[in-house]
Amino acid sequence: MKVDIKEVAKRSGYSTATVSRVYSNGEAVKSSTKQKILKIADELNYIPNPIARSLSKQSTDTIGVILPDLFGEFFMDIIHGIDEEAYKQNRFVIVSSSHSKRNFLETLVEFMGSGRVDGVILMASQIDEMVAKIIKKSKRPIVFINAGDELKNIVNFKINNYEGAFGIVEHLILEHKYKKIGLIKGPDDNYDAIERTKGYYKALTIYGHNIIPDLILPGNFLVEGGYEGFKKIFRHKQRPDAIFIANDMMAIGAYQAAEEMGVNIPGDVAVVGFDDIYLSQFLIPRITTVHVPISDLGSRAVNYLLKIMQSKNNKPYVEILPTKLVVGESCGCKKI
Amino acid sequence: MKVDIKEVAKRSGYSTATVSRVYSNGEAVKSSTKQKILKIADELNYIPNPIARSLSKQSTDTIGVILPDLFGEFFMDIIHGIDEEAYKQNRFVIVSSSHSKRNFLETLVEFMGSGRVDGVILMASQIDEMVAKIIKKSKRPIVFINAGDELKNIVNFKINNYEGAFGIVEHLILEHKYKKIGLIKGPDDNYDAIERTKGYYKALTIYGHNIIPDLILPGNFLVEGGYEGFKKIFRHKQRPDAIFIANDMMAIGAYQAAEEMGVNIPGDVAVVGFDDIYLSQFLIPRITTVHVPISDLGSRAVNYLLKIMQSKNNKPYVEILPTKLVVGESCGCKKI
DNA sequence: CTGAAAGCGCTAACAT
DNA sequence: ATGTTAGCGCTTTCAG
Repeated sequence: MKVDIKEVAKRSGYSTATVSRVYSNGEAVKSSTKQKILKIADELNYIPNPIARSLSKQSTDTIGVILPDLFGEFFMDIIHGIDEEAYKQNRFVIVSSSHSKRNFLETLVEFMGSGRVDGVILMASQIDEMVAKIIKKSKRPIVFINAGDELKNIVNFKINNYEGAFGIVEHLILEHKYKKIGLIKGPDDNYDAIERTKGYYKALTIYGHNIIPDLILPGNFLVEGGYEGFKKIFRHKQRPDAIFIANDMMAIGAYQAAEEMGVNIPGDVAVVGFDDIYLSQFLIPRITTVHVPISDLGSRAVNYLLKIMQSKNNKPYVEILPTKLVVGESCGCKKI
Repeated sequence: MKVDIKEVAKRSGYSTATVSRVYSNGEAVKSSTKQKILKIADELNYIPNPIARSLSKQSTDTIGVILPDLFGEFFMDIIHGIDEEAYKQNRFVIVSSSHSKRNFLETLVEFMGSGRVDGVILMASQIDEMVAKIIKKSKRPIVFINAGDELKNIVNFKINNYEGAFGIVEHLILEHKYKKIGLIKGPDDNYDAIERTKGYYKALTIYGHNIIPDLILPGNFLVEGGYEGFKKIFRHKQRPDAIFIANDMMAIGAYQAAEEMGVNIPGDVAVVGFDDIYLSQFLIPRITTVHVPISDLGSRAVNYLLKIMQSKNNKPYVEILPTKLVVGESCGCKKI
């Protein structure tokens, strides 16, 4: 049996307007009538239809989230942060991972151009003009996560990869006096990776170290990349006394390679990573790495998005969340 | 500027009905008029409003997914499977993790009782009568993931934990002739855990092994649980020659404990796990475990849900996905 | 504090 | 093949 607002109105003897007011927030309804209506509604098992409400109010209480292909604990953390904050603020979350470029754009258009969501959170590996155009046309607010500098005048929440990388390399230099510090990089087209590389260069430069090209190897952020990078870096006459590996996933590969090669960490070579992923705590020796507040990234993005929606503020805004050095023993520090 | 179906109709010289038909699937529209309308629509940047469409069609092209507190790679995989299948079938996915019991029920009511989604996928640690009642009242189809046997006559997709556990313990018995096989269990109120324990008992029983209570320890599916369980199991005079650890997470803890205690795996004691989580491949020695098709669980659930929605079929259905033994060296098998 | 009625933007009979 | 029109279920002026 269909039970809509009319039914409740009829049975309670009030108008639909009054029933509606009962379910809207601070509307003026006499407390006694409110009770009556609520009672009837409960008996009838009435729940306001959110779609009808959305159509009428022109807002859906829903935010759209677009992520790169959903995988790994990074995305888990992001979703976790987003979901948590959205729940606190009584919003629903539609997630979509971009399985392909085409799908990505379609989804973006759908979210930005239609009434399905009130706002969107977008994390994409690369933002091109196509995206820029879509966004320009749209009336929905959007906040980016970890976007690079391609787009100007956007709202963007990101991680301070640069500082994090600088800090951990600085640690190797200042605390341990390592002279020959190698680097296994991330993908060349990855914004995070690029920033981390910059931080590495900066630290070496500032402290007067030479850049030794033989000690700088390409990588891919995957376990295998770290494995191969680690093996390769020892093939040169120049041997590193420490290696900054651009993420923990690759560091795991490096640990494996070290084990196979009989290389002791940190005895023969110090190793540090980046990300402080969950697995990292199980590496022996405990890896020195950079903690990245991923979950925060999600929750703050949601929080800010909702703020924009309320205030209709449209100003560009960038927030760069700080990272934190996590000291283990892989860098040569002693266990305490 | 607001651009709705009326606007497109007016500018193209056709009625809203015809414009609507252009956007509905196989409706009869002359190809030439379709082109004209599409052209105008494109110029105007028109996108049909999905909310209005939903209200009119009484369906949203969206499915709701409720998961236990979002965490760990298990949930990542589930979401991945769900998202992928939903995308293929042109559906949107609203996710909600149940941060609390109250939130869980609220969300369930919202999804089941209102028009926000067309169907729901539910995974919950425990299904009580409250849940049963909500579901009974609702008209939306629902499919469960990994539900226990509390509810009868539901659609349920689950993992064959029982067989998986039986198989891996059988492997220890048949291939390795271990006599004293210990168990570190999962939480007592966890359905998966219970099934795995059953499989363990069954294997011992069938092959005429004695159940040795000292070798059966409680656990919690967390790293720490495995760590402590492993240490504890060696405190008894009865020493196991093999241990079945009810999930890989705990196995990681056990590896750590073994390292600290100077216990060699599998030399001093064989160890096997369950789940085949991503991390497992990095354990040395490679752990023997049971692969669980989690992502499939998600995609099949979605697929079946959509099937139900189309056919309006309402029959109970249970699908139990098989697991697969993954042989490493931790059980005593040789590397090949 | 409550009611009447005009939408919100689209779909789906029913006509033509 | 296309147009007319009555909803879909709720919100929100505008009156009273």
